Amino acid sequence: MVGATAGGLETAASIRREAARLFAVHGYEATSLREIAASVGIKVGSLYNHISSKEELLLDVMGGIMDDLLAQLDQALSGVIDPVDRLIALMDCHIRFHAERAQETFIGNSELRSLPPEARATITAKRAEYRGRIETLIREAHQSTESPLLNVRLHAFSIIAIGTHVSGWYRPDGGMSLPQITSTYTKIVLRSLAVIGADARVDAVLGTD
Amino acid sequence: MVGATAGGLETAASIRREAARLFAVHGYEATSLREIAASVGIKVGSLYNHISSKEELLLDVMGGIMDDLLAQLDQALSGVIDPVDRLIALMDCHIRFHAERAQETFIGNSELRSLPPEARATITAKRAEYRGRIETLIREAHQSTESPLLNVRLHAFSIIAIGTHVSGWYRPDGGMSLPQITSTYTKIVLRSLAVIGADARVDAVLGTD
Amino acid sequence: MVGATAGGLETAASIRREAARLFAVHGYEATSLREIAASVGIKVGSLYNHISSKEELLLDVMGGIMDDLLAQLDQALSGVIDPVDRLIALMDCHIRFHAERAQETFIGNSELRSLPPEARATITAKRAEYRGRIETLIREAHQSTESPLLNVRLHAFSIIAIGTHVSGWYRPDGGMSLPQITSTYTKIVLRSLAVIGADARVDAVLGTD
Amino acid sequence: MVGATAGGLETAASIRREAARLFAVHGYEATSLREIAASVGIKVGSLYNHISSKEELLLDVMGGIMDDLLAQLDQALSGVIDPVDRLIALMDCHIRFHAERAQETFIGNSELRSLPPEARATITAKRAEYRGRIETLIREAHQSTESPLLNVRLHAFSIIAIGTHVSGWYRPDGGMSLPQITSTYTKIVLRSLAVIGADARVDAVLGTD
DNA sequence: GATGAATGAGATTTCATTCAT
DNA sequence: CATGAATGAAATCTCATTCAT
Repeated sequence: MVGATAGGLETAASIRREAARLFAVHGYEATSLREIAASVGIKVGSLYNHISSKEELLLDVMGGIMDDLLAQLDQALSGVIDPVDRLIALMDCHIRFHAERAQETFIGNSELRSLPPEARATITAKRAEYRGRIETLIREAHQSTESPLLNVRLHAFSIIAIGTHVSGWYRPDGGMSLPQITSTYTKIVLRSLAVIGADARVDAVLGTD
Repeated sequence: MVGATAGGLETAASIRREAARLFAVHGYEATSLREIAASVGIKVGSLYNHISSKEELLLDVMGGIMDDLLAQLDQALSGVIDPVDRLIALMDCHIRFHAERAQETFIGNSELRSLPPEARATITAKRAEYRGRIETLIREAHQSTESPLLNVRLHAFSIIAIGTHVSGWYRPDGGMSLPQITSTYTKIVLRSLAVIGADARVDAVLGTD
Repeated sequence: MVGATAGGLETAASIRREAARLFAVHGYEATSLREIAASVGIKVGSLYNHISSKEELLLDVMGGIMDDLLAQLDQALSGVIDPVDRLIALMDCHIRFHAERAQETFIGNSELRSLPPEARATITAKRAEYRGRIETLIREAHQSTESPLLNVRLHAFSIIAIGTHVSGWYRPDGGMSLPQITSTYTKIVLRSLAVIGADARVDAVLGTD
Repeated sequence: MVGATAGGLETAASIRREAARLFAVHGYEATSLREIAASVGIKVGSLYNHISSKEELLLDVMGGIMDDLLAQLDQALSGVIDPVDRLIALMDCHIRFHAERAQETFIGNSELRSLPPEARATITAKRAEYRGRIETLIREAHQSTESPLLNVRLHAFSIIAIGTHVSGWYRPDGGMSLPQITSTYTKIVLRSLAVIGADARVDAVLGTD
C-alpha cells in the first residue's frame, strides 16, 4: 500500500515538526514525549516506530541545521565576487535563515547543553566552521574600509549574536518585514565595519524597500 | 555562637550561588535539587529550610538581576551629559554587567520560559524598560550623527544581542580582557550608529588599551 | 491473546479492590500507593496506567456506592405496598448492604474529609437523598403506629447510624448470621417507631430464624 | 515567674486543644505537626517541649476520653436505683457526652487505627468495658419489659452507634437543642427495648421540653 | 521554653523506554 | 504500524524528629 508508506513518512515528519515546535516553546528537558505524541495524534509507544530515542530526536531536529546554514551560505556566495557584496550576501543569508527557520536555530542555540558530549562536539565544530567563514569574509571585505579592523572575532560575534537574537523574536506576522530587517541589520554591520558608503551599497544590492 | 545565624544565612547564599552556577551550566529543568543540595553540602530536604520551591529559587536567582542592571545603568549615566558620552557609558555598563554577572544574565535570558506566567510578565516588563532606555539614548545620540537613524528598535536589539551573547562566552580567564571587549563593542555600536569620530570618542572616554 | 485486554481490565479492577481493602483497614491517608501496587503485584509507576491520581482512586472507590445503595433500595421497595412492609424492606436492604459491602460503605463514611470540596459535595448530596427517602418511608409507616412520631430526622439518623456501625464490625465469619442481624435490627427500629406488633410483622416478612 | 509556668501549661493545653480540633477536621494522618504548631502560634521544634511524639499526642487527645466517659456514667448512675431510670440516666449521659465532647469522641471513634497495637488494645478494652456496662443496664431494665430481649449485644450496639453518629453531626448552634436530642433518642431506645410507657417515663425523668 | 536548621524516610507523580499483542 | 501496559529511575516536596543555640 503506497498510502501506508506515505502515512508513515508523514508521521515521521509530523513528529519532527511537532518536536521542533515544542522544544522551541518549552525547551528540550521540559518537553515530554507524551506531549509530542499527543501533538501528533498518536500514543507514546508508537513514537518508537519512528525515532530511536528522545536524544536522537533532538539531534535530528538540530541536526541538519548547521549543514543547511553552511550550504545556504555557499549558495548565497556563489558567483559573488566583490568582497563587500559577499558580506552583504552573507548578512542577507544569515538573517533570512535565522528568521525563516527560527525555531530550529533557536533550539540549535539554546539546547546545545542537552546534547551528549560527542554530539555537542560535532555541532560545536560546525559552528566554529561557520564563524570561521564569517571571519574570512570580514577580513576580505576590510580592504574597502576606511578604519582599522577592530577585532575580527568580535565583529563575527556581533553578527552571530544578531542572528541568534533574531531567531528569538522574529514572527512572520510581526511588525517588520524580512527584507526590511535584513537590509537594516546589514547596514548596521557594514557601518560597524566602516565600509565606505555602507547604506548605499546595501540598498544597491538588496533593494531600497 | 554567631555561627548559628551566620550559618543559616551563609547556607541560603550558598544555595543561591550553586543554583545559579548549575542553572547556567545545565539549565533549570536539567538541574535537580539533589545536585544543588550536594553542591552546597546538605541533604535535599534541608533545602526547604531556605527555599519554598524550585521555581521560587529560579525567580530568586533571576530576581534582582534586571533591577541591578537598571540601577547600574542609572549610576553609569549620572553626571554624564553629552549624548554620545552617555551612549558610551551605556555600552561600558552593558558589556561589563553581562560579562561580570554572566551566569545570572545568561539564566535571565535562557530560562524565561521556565517561569510561571506572572513571574515571566514581571521580568519581561523590566526587560522592556531596559530596552526603552537604550532606545532613548540612541535617539538622543543621533544628533551627532552624519547618517540616518536606521531603525531604533533594531539598533537597540543589536546592542542587547551583543550583551546576551557576551554572557554566553565570556570567561574572566579567557583570551580577551574586559576593557578590550568593552571598548571594541562600543566602537562597533557607535560606528553602526554612524557617530562621527566613533573610535576616537570611545578611546577618549574608555582609554586606549 | 485475549489476556492482553483482559489483563488490563483485571489489573484495573484489582487496583480498585485492593485500594478499597487497604483504605478500609488503614485509612486513605495512611495507605500508600506503594502498598496498593504491592498488593496488586505491580510497581508503583504502573498504577498510573490505570488511575490518574490517588484522589481519583478514592473517588472511584467511594463513587458508585451511594448510587448502588439507592438503586438497591428502589429494587427492594418495588412491588411492596404496605408502608410497614416497605419499612421492613428498607431495613433489610439497609443492613444487608452495609454488611455485604462493609469495606466500601465504611470508606464512604470515614473518608469524606479526604475528598476535595466538589467531590465531597457530590457524595453529600447523595447521602442527603438517601436520608430523605428513609424519612419518607418513616412518615408513611407512621399511620400504623400507636405513639407520636418523635422526630423524623432523629429516627432516620438512628437507622443510618446503625448501618454505619454495622459496616464497622460485621464480618461474614463472625458470630452472628446476616439474617439474624437484619431481623433483630429491623425489630429494634420498628419498635422504636412504635409500630404495632413490630416483632411479629418482621418475623412474618423476614422469617423467624 | 508564675507567668512563665502558667504560659507553659497554657501552651501545653493549647496544643492539645488545637490538635483535637485539627485531628477532628482533617484526620490524624492528614494533620501535620506544622499545622498544629502554627495554630498554636509556635514553631514545630517548640512542640517537642510539650509533647514527646505525634502518636503520643493522639493518645493524649483520645486518652482520657474513655475514662471520662466511664467516670461520668458512674456519676450519672450514682443514687439511681430503678432499672429503667438507670437506663434513662445512661442515655442522657451518653448523648450529652458525645455531643458536648464531639470532637474528642469523634477522633476516638475514627482514629483507633492510627494507634499502635498496644495503645489500641488499651482503648479497645475500655470500649468493651463501656459496652459491657450498657449491656448490664439493658439486662437489668428488661424486667419492666413486655417483649423478649432481642439481642443484648445489638441493643447495645445501636445505642453506641447513635452516640458515635451524634458526635459526627452535632453542633451547639445547630437546629436542635441538646435536651431535645437527648430526650428523643432516649425514647427511641426505650421503645426499642419495649419498655412499658417509655415516652412517659423519659418525660418524667428528663422533663417535657 | 523557643527557634532555625538539619536529617532520613517516604510520599505522589512523571518520564523515557520496552515489548507483547 | 499502533497500542496498552509494565518498569526503573528519578523528580519535587513533606514530614516527624533531633539538637545546638
